[in-house]
Amino acid sequence: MTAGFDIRLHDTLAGEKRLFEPADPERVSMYVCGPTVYARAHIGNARPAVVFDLLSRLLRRRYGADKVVYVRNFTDVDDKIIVASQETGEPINAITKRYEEFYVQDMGALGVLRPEIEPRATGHIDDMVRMVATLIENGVAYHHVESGHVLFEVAAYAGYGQLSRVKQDEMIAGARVEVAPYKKDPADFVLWKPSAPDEPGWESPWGRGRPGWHLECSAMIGALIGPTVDIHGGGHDLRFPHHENEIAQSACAHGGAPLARYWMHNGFLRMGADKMSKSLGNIVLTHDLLKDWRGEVIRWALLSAHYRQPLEWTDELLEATGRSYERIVRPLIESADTFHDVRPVFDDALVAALSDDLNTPKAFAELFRLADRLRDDPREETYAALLGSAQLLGVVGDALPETASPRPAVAGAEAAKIEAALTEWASLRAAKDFADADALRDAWAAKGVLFEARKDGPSWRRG
RNA sequence: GGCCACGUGGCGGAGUGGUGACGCAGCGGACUGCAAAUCCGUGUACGCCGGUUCGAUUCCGGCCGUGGCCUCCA
Repeated sequence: MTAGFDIRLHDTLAGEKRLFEPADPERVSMYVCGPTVYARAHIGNARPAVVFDLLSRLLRRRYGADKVVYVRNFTDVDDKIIVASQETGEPINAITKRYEEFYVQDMGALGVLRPEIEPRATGHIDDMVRMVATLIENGVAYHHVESGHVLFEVAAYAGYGQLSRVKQDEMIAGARVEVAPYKKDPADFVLWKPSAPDEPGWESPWGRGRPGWHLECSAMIGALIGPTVDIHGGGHDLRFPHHENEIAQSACAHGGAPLARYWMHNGFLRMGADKMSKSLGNIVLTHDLLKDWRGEVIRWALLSAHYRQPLEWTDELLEATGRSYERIVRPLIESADTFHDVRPVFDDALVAALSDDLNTPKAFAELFRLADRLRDDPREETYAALLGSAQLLGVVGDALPETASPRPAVAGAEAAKIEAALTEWASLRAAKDFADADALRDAWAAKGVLFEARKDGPSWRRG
């Protein structure tokens, strides 16, 4: 398929699916709220990373790889980080640097490509200070001198509440927030807060302090993309108050220009009946999952439900996805010799499914359809479509894996032991010593290594 | 309490005004020393109650249920 196909996206602000039209097809922009770097990413954190990675791939396909600017930030100034530093005694920049690297590593294992720009909040303090000054000038923010806070005055922005569909009076009535004494109104939120001497801080017209969380994204979008970004994404929980506040700040700082043309929010992962949370102790780290499953399998599992739907995260899901992975990757590997010079192509039906608000379940169905077609009629064009589709979805990297196993490759030493046992198993079977052969097979099966007598010789896999 | 989303077969999960994808599991068969893998075949579903319609799972209304947000949170 050549460029020119339509992409439709569900816009949270409009509350409906809309035809995607970037302001400038030569520079298509997307901003996604990234991680606060003080802990390793759990699997719930990985969902938006994977979902918007897929969208960025689709956008590059549609508008050209060099026409897309995808920005995903690192929040490296935050009270949670300060607390972590105080508890461990480790310097803040050491903490943020380490978890930033972990994040890139973990997400990379899930096939998440690096965005074009990955700004750090601390790299844009000047932009934030300027934005606060502008907001004060424009009469929508105020400096509470005694406390050193600068606050955004929600009542000054008539459009407040559009994204979350909350009327201001109702919001205040339902709020369970204790009202800080420096606020004119309970709904007002912090743009700039004072820092104690032992806290990170920057000089500003309002004294030494640091930015409020909501301000960071607005300032970075303004500095790196401009007043209006085409797509702004993030988790559904960010819709209020984070994104609502971003909208208000940016509009008021940019003469009313809307912050984003399209708002996208991914649904949550659930652990059984519960949400994943530290207090429940049911956090599943991406890093730990990667010990048992290939990143591609985890990615596939995350994409197995539509991105706006809640997704229940279970072992069964991973096991089922592992089998699906084998079904697609095995034929690719087995036909690789036959079609060794084939260049991957994009499959129309698959691209159409993804273009319809990232309908990944439908896209995976198409993947199976292609695999079946390849089996029934092994043609080069089908192979190319299957390979290209798997790559677009990110369940296969640029290079095919060694085996179709959904488990990670084992280390050299263990692999050598397994190979030796496998050879012995094959000779026992050849000698029709089935009792010993079965005993050997069972022994390895107990360790999670399954021996198989395939037509092309004995092989093994993790199970 | 307010707002939002959602209720499809054993499970996951698309889709549609009129013969209900796809995957996993199950079952039967082929293959196999036995398995595994693979292949062939196979079934029960649209929360409840009304309305619109020749006809609704699909549109409208109500109800029930579930989840999320309203507070740091992907």
